[in-house]
Amino acid sequence: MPRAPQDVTDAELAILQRLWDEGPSSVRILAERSYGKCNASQHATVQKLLERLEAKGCVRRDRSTWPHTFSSAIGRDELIGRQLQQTADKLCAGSLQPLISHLVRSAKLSEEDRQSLRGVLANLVEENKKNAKK
Amino acid sequence: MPRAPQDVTDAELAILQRLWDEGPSSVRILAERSYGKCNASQHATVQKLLERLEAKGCVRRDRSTWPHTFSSAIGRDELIGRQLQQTADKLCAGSLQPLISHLVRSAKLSEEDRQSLRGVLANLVEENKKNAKK
DNA sequence: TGCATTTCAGACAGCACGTCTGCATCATAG
DNA sequence: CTATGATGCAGACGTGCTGTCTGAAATGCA
Repeated sequence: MPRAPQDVTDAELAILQRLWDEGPSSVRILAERSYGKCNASQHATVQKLLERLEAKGCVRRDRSTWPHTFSSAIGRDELIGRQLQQTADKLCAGSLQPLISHLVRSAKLSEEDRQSLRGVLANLVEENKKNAKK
Repeated sequence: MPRAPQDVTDAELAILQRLWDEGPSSVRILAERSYGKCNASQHATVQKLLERLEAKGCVRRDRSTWPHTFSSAIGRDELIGRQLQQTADKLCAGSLQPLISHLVRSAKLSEEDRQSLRGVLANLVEENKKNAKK
C-alpha cells in the first residue's frame, strides 16, 4: 500500500506563512527572506515549492507581472480546517464533534476564550432559529 | 533540511484502531483480522508495525504470555490530542484557541452538540470559580 | 527429537520531498 | 540588434521514511 502524499509540506508551509505575513511577493523576495542572500539553487528551490503549491491550489501566480507575483490562494483558517478534517477522517470517521469536545475539555481556556465561545454559540442558536422559521 | 517522520503512520494507525476496538490481541489475531488468512510475510509486517508502535510508546507488549499479547498504550482521545497539538504547532504557533474557534464556527453542530458544549463550558466556569476561591 | 508457530534482526523497493542543474525566456542597457 | 543579467521552467538526484518481505533463532508442544 503506497503512502499518501501530504497536502501541504513543511517547506511549502514555510512559504505559505511568508505569503500570509508579508503579502504577494516575487520568488526572489521570498527566497531572500528565507535564506538571506540566496544563491541560484536556493532560488530554484523556492520556485519549485511555489510551483507545487500552485498545483495544489494553495497559491495564485500573476503571470502578467515580471517577475511573476505569487500570493496565497487559501487563508490560514482554511488550511486549519483542512488539517482538522484530515485528523477527523483518520481518527473519528470524519466527524469533527470529537475534536471539539476534546479541545473544549482539555485546552487551557482563558476567561476571554470562554466568553467568545459562548458568544459564538449564542449566534449559532440565533441563526438556527431563523433557518427554522423560513 | 530532512523531513520529520510521522508520529503514527497510516498502517500503524490501522493496527491501533484494531487494538482499540477489539482489545489486547496476539500478532496472529491482528494479522488475520487485517488480511484474512494471512501468510508469513503479512504476519511479519504486522509484527514490525507493532514493534515500531511499541518503540513510540503507543503499544504495550506483554512478554509473559506466548505468543506475546499486545495492547494499546494510548487511547483514541490521547492521539487526537497529539494530532491537534501538532497542527496547532504548525499553524497557530502552538495555540489551540484558533482550532477551537474554527471548529465551533465552521462545523455543522447538531442541537445536542451545542447543548453539550454549553454544558461543558458551564462546568469550566464553575471549576474556575472554585479554583479562584481557594 | 521433530515440528509448527512465533520472535527478531535486517534487507528491500517504492516513493515523497527538498535540493540542485541546465537551458529557455524575458527585460533592459548600450 | 546584441549583450547581459535575472527569471522561468523541466527534469534529475539523494536522502530517508514506510510498508513489505526474507531468513534464522527461539519457543512451545506432541
